[in-house]
Amino acid sequence: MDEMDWALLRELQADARLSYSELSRRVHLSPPAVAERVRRLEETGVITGYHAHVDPARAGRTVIALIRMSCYGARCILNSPETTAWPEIMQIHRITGDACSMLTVTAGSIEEFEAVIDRLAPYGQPSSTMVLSTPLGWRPIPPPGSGNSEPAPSRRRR
Amino acid sequence: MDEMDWALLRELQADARLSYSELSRRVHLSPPAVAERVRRLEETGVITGYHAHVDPARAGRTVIALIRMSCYGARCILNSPETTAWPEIMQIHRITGDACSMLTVTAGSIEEFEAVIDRLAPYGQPSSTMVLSTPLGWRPIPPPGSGNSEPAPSRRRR
DNA sequence: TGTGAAAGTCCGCAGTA
DNA sequence: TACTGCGGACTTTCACA
Repeated sequence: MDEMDWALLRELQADARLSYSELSRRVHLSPPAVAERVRRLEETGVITGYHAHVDPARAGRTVIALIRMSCYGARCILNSPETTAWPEIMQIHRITGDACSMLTVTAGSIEEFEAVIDRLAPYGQPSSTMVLSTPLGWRPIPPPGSGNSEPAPSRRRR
Repeated sequence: MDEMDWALLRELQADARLSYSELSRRVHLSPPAVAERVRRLEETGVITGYHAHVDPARAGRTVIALIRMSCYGARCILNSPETTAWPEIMQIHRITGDACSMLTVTAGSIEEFEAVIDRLAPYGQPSSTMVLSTPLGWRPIPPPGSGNSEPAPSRRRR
């Protein structure tokens, strides 16, 4: 993972459809060299995939919610692989705290959303929060060291 | 948004780097027709972008957290556009409930994460939950009607 | 909206520094 | 690991239905 790899990651995170030739121009490397490096980033699992992002609202998914699941012991949603196939469940995070997981769910209507809740209920207690808007939906991962190293204003603790 | 558009969305969500020729083979349409439809999906905002997905851990972001922000009145993080440029903040959702927003944050270390918390504190009270793992990190949006219409087991309410 | 043909570009595979 | 060169495939544009 040298600087060249990070340059390729930066470009491909911003636009996954860039051709190898265009990439080669942007990072100042020959096309075959670019292709080889990208192939290795894929094989080593740094790049997990290339995805077109779709606006949920324009795709008919107007209802978006975050759901904390407090599961009933072993009957945890994390032990129930079938739930990862439900099309309404967009993300599942296993988390610390009194809940065991946090889901991101989208639905086409409140009725459909209600049905998802009902389908989730056997696994545990779902606690829903509606998403009103998403000011920031996605962000590329920058190379380390480009971190926001400004001094924190005052380190207030409470 | 006919069936053909959904077929293209399905393919491009699964692999954003497919060529127009390959797409044309999969949906049984000529390459120029595919290009034209994809261009319109982009222009109408259905497709918001094409992004390479990067494994945060392999990119040095080993710490992932969800942070609920309870902001101090007008000094809300939602009114502070500068925060959307912080590289550690991956997502910002405005939500219902007693908190005003939910952030997804990644950091390279606990120290860096602590610094993010400190930097967030002036905007409001941050409440952090660590992400232990992400069994489902992303899912394509399928066409409507492909919904999981199995009967909810019992509609249990509580 | 869709197709078909032409020009320019790009990709993948060699061989080599 | 990276560069050059070549054959074949691809993208793009245009005229036209």
